[in-house]
Amino acid sequence: MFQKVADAEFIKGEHDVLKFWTERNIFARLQRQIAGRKPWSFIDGPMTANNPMGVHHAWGRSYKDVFQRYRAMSGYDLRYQNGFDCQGLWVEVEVEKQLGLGAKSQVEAYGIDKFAHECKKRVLKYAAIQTEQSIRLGYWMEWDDPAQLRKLAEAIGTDEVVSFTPPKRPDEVLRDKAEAIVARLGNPDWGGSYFTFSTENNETIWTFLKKCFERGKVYRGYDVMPWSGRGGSAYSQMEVADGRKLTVHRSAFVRFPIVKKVDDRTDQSDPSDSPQSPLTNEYLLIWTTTPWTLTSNVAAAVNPDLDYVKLKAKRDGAIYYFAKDNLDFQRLATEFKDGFGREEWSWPKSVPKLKTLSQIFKENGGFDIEGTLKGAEMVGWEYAGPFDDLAAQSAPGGVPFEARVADKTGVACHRVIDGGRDFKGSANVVAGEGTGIVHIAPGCGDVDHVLGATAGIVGIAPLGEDGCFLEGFGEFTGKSATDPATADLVFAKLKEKGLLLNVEQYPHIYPHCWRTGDELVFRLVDEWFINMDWREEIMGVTDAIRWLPESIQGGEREREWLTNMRDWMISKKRYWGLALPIWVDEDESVPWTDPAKFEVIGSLAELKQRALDGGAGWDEFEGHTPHKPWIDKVKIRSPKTGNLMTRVQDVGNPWLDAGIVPFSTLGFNTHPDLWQKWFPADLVTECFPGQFRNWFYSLLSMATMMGSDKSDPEEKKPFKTLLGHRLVMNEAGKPMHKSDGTAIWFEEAAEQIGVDTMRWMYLQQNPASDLRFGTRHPDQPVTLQTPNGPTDRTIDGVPTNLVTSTPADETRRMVLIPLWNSYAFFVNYARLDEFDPTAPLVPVASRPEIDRWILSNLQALTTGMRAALDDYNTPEACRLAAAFIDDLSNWYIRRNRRRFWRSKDASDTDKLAAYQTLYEVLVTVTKLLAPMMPFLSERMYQNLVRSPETGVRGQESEGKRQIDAAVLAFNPQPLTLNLPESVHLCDYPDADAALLDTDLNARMATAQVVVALGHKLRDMADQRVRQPLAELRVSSSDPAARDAIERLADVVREELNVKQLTVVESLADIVKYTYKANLKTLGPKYGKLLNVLREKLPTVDGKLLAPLRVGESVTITLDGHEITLAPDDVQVGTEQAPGWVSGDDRGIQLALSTSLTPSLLREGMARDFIRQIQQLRKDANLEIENRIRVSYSTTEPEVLTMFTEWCHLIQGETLADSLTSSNAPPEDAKPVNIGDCKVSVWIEKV
RNA sequence: GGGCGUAUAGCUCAGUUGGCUAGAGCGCAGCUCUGAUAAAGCUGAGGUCCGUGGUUCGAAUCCACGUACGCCCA
Repeated sequence: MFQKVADAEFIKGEHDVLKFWTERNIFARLQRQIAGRKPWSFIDGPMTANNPMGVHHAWGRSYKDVFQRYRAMSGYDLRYQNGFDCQGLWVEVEVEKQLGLGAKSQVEAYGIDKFAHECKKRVLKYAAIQTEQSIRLGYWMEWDDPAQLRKLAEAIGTDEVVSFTPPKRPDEVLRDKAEAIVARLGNPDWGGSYFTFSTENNETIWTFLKKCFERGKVYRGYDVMPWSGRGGSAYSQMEVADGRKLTVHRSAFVRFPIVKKVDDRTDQSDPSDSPQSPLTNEYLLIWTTTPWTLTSNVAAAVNPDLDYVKLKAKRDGAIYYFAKDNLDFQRLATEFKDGFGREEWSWPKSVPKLKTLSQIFKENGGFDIEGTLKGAEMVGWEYAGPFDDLAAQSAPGGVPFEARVADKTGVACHRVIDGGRDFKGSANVVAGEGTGIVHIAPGCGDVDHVLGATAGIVGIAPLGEDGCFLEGFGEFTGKSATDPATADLVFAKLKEKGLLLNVEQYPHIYPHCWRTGDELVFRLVDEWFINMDWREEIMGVTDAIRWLPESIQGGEREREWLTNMRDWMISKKRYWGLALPIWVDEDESVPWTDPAKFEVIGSLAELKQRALDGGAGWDEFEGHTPHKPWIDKVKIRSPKTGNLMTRVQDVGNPWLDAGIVPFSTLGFNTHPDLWQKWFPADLVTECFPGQFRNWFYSLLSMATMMGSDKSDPEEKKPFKTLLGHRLVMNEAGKPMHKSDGTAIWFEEAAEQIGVDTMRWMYLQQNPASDLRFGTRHPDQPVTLQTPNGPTDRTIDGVPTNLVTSTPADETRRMVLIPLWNSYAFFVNYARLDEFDPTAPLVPVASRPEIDRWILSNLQALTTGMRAALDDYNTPEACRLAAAFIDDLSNWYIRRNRRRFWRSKDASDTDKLAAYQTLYEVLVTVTKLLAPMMPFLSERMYQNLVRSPETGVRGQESEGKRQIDAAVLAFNPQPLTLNLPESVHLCDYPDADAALLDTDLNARMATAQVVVALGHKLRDMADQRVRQPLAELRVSSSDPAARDAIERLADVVREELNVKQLTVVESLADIVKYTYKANLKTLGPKYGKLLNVLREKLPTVDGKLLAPLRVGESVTITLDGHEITLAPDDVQVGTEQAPGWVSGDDRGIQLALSTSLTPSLLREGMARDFIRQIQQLRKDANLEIENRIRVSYSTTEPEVLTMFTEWCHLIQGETLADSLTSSNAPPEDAKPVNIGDCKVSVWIEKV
């Protein structure tokens, strides 16, 4: 027996289903059910286990779940492994905050071992939280028990022996120290989520790095990186982007005295100037926003193609050289007006508008232009640096010493160089903001560094790890680069030397440390790199992958990145992360050019062997994970020098951790058979912004290197298809921020919007565009009703707030509610009629056309859903499903309601057919929707399929909550029909070709067109639908359309409430036809004649064209041209005629009679009356099966006539035992309009 | 500065190989329907298809230039 269905209560229903899945262990049963089938391999991109989930995480996870559920229902085996990203600076930062450690040095004081333990604990804590949140999303993965993860977190760093039951071995209890267990989480024998801090993951990266080393790609190099003095760390570009702020710096125009004008290209002296004696009073004009870098100036760069002016200042007769365009250039003119691109970045009020250079010179006594020259002519000129008195400027080989320039000093390098071009061919030096002459400090800037290396000049790197000047910089030594006092000192010195032209306030967007808020500096650092000169190999692999959605051209984006990227910097001077397996011979007599200077170790086994075989420290390491500080104890001995080699202090880039996952988690080193089975992944799906140069990049390059022994990119590729999606925004399309309280936490959305609804929102969204999800109201706290009871705080203690979402409301209204109502309609009538789903089926062929139609549509839906999901096109799947639900609810059920209302009659096969049809449709739809809407489909399935079978009896009189719970609380009775216990254990439906009838679908579509047009005509004629009309005439030149309407005449008649429907050859007697040229078909045939045709065709005598309406061709003469028109070549329309309204749509012409007889009017009144009674029944909250007595009071004779004529129908329709006239209406009698007459009515329940 | 992309109704977006009456949903107004429906249906108002030029019988669509915005790179 079906359980009565009442209000949907979607969110509470989800809680019930979660409980049901857990209690009945449905997911584990699914795993058993699919084990051993052909694999469908999915690899999860690890999520940083560092914070609770927000709604933005749920988008990708919805895809992941949908495709996995779909494949499981479609006969595949799956791994269901979630991943957590566990290492790297993000975790360190949060742990630092947690421990109140402000700087790098404090971490060391705290103890790196304790710090590493805290990082592990934090990761486990948030892994547990994210696991719980994912479960709430209905995301089916082989989850670790969150309680066990928390227990492990607690025991990290202690010697306590912990018991642990892995997901794949529910009957075993392992006992070990927490660290030992944690190091092995997610291994193929245990199952559960993978953690990138696992020993297997780290060790597989060693495998990768060893391969790189063997191919000679690993090297140590210098680079200038954004650096945080307090953080003691270099920052990647991504991190820098996070911390950009509008900052006002003092920028300076500074002049460098020219010493010698030599043409570098010919190395010949310029004959116009004396080469021997130093020039006096001629200067290069440069400009900088970072005065401290002037201490380390080495060269000045120009653009050889640019025009430069020679300007003479009147005040002192000094000659200045700078780019001609800069003389009158309005610097930051747009920014002054419009700000710097963000609301909070408007021009600072305290900063005056910038002056042009000509203004500056005018204010200083005026100037004359003495000539212009090309930048090329200046290349090679020598000048005196602004701080040549500093010791560092005279250090041979630069600071730090570099052998390649051992014979040079900073001072000796001061000359004008060609600024060159970047890899795209754009000039590095351009006119505009500065002076067209760029001060180059190779130790202080990125471009400078590259340029310095190419130009063969020394570098001077002035700053230590703390961001302060090193020894050798005179008064500057010990001062912080970012301290304004340092800039003061620079300006004072320059003034002293007469080199300072002008200082101004200059606002710009400058990188800041996103942790401490301090300004970053550019600092020369030594780091480890992978030489990426094998990028072509990676591009080959890239091309072997399908990138979705196509519109974002992911493959090309990836290619572009691969083309432009620099060598991969894999090191970071921090504590918590992959231990780079690089051991270095620290003996300074071994030069870095010696290949034996360092070694990369490929595995722990290799390390152990090397350590025991002449090395040291293995004992101290053993029993720990290969992390700092423990791994650093291990030393190996250099086979060449016999020295002990020490591991580099650095940890690894976290993208190594994530990129190795297709190897580490699939057991490349440990379970080759598994790896063979599951590699490559069929699908990878992630939020794409940023990932082309992060995860996708690391996946592709690591897989390419791991597959070095193979030549075919197909064999190397780590995944076959990538599905990317964009970002979640608020409803206004703006980013949501944690800091201002607009970021929506996962549980806030889940418990206010509902997970089925959220999933649908994600799935129907075009993945190429941002999703406008909804809005969090930071000022409106709410209490959430979670599965674990009410709460007003998130897991991190943040108050939970109101979330509103128009798209969610729309989704619910358009999809979930109509589906639920269709289901409720069926169930509630099926209960009354005691419909038995196991009864013998009425053959489909003998069911009415509309039944065959919905079943045929169902097959089309099935085929379409499968195709869409196979193609990873969820928006298409959602569109199809929503369209079907609309057809089901607003056409099939609406059209067929009366078939369900008829009184019980065992021999009523038409009614049985209706039930069986609707039942079949609903059950199939629950399966089709199960992957996308797992909760609602489960509830429907349980009631539709499981309750008749198990015979659960609901308590109708009790609240709906108990009823739902009764459905979902499993019944221990044996399953008589052997139907799967959960919709998610079912097979995904296959279309039954025998039931698909595309002609029928087309016919019904035609009928729907006629009905829509008919409704429009009624509206035009001002005739309500309840008023029956005498006749509808339909005509079309298309025989298929005529046939469709004839066969579905009953549907159309009923829907439009007309007595008679006639399909006629012609409406000529009641309407006037109009004919218009169909440009699409006529254009190619007649070309320029088309305009004549277009204008004249409507004026041609209708009789000549009439045959077109019945599908015959016509030849006419227009402007002397003979023209043959096929039926397709004209569009036939209609115009009004008296007594009829007419219209046309898609080649079908309709005429609706509008003349009313008294008899028709009375029937309309009867329909009005029925409607009013039904409304009274509803207002009185009567059950649909309750019987009533109806009384009325009226003086209108026409109404009385109507009652005698129609009382039988009225009583039947309203379940009225009596229909009585009375002259004493009670007070609550309802005055209503019946046609044009007034009547009072009242009802009472029998 | 360079590359890529986008620009269509108040809002969010469709718009196929070019076809003239440019659509949908939401919102707004009116009407209708309702014995599952929190709905739904119909109608209406609302468009310089970013601008300019070109190709074509015909351009939202193709081409060129420009403008604005977004993303990536620098």
